[in-house]
Amino acid sequence: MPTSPFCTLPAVTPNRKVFTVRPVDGTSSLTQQVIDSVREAILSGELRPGELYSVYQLAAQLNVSRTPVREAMLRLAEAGMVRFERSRGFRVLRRDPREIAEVFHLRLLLEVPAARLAARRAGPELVESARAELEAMRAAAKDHDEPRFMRHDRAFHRLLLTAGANRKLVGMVDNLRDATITLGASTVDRSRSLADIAEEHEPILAALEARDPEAVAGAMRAHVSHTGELLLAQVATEAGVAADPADIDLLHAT
Amino acid sequence: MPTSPFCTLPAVTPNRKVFTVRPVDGTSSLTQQVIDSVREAILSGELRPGELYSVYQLAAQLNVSRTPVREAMLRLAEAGMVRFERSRGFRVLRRDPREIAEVFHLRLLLEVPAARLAARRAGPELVESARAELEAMRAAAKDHDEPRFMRHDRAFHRLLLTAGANRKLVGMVDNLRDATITLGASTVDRSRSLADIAEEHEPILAALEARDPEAVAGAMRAHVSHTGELLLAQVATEAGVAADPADIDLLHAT
DNA sequence: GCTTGACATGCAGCATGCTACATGCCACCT
DNA sequence: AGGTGGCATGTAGCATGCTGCATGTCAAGC
Repeated sequence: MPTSPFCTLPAVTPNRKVFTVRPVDGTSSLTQQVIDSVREAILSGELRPGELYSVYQLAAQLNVSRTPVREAMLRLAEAGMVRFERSRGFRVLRRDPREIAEVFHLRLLLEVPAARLAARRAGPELVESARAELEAMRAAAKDHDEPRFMRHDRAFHRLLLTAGANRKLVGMVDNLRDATITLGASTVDRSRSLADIAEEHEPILAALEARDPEAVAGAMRAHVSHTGELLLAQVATEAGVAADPADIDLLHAT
Repeated sequence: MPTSPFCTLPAVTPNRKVFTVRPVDGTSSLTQQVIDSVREAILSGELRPGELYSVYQLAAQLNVSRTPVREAMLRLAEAGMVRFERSRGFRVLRRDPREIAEVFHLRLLLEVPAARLAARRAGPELVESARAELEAMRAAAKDHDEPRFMRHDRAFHRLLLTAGANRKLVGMVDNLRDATITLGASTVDRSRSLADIAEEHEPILAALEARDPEAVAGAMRAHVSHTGELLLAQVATEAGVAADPADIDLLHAT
């Protein structure tokens, strides 16, 4: 028996009226929908860490067959959000501050050199695009439109990454950003406002315009590192403890 | 119609005598077996890049049902080895030198700082284990036992990574190493012998024993960078062209 | 000959039936 | 009462049937 007999998860488009196969008809595949739905459910607390769930149960709740649910959970398991336990079901894993520290450590290792590289190769059009994104961030901040802000924030970072000319790296950082979101961690309106975050990007852009790779790297390091610190402190506070010094170390390790 | 009506892939354990489900009985899951099998088939050239294949066809050849094959291909698609094309099948992607450059660029960005961190935190037991792995590599080199050599090579690097204290990083580098193998790229016996490779690790270990983090980082950089250069040159030669300077740049970018 | 449209072919994605297995529970024995 | 074995329950993993879609092909019309 499920924990709750009828907790309606974020709700995948109800199918099953007709045989319904629509791999591409506007919406994405069922598997992808289930992934998104479960992600949200974990964030919203509807699926609780430590609890056992089953593919059967989830499929019933989402009103889809077990196959897409199974595939979705396998992918989430690969991403480390969930762990299958033989013949018992799967368990939503508990996220800990260490994980945040690790994610930001990795982002430092990848984004800082990528930013430096980008600065070396930067043409005027890169600078221009980056400025456009920053302006868009400021506008979104003024409107308190967090989703739009996040889109442009990501776009800004992605521009620098792409200019660094390593496609695999771009994909990895994208995954790391996803992981952060999935960790349920946002500094917005707790540690700092959207406007604050936007302004943290100004030094990066300024250094980029000055064609100073070391300055760009330094500014990027400061920004990412700062975000990581805030997040770490915030999560630790929520857990009612001080942040582990070892985790903080990771954010300053070269 | 398949390319060849009866090309026997590396051969997943033939099931289907009885209903057979053995998720854990000694061997791994069918999905995992299919993944391994397809990887090998791509390496051996049995599955050719550019060619279209289908889940149906592969399932028949491997003598398993479509489900595990489908799951396997989805995971390989995620890893970028293969791409699904709507209603047509999936295509084995062509690997290019750029990809090798990107993988080694990433390994530099991750392994060098991790090695530095490891050196800072190194206790005597780390040094001891590392030396043991290096000795095992030398022994395997003497026996010309490449698989055993590779195991210890990987173990050596993994020791340093683990000491760097970022679990996510360890996993990422592991994936990058897998990617290298999957690229079909090995410098063994073409650019250098097993013994040569083993000796490249000596400076790293020496610096580790001297507790000199910068020297460890430098030695690691030299080793990974050197491997990348050889691989790049080798692949380029096979393709009959000189290596792209931009790719070489990536291996020296800070 | 060239264009165009119906049909055949083959595909991925989803639904669902089935088996072996792990675990918890309860009755039965000591 | 406490310990133990058998059984009910629920699970993941695999097999397989089914549908709608994309593309290639071939024939009919221009």
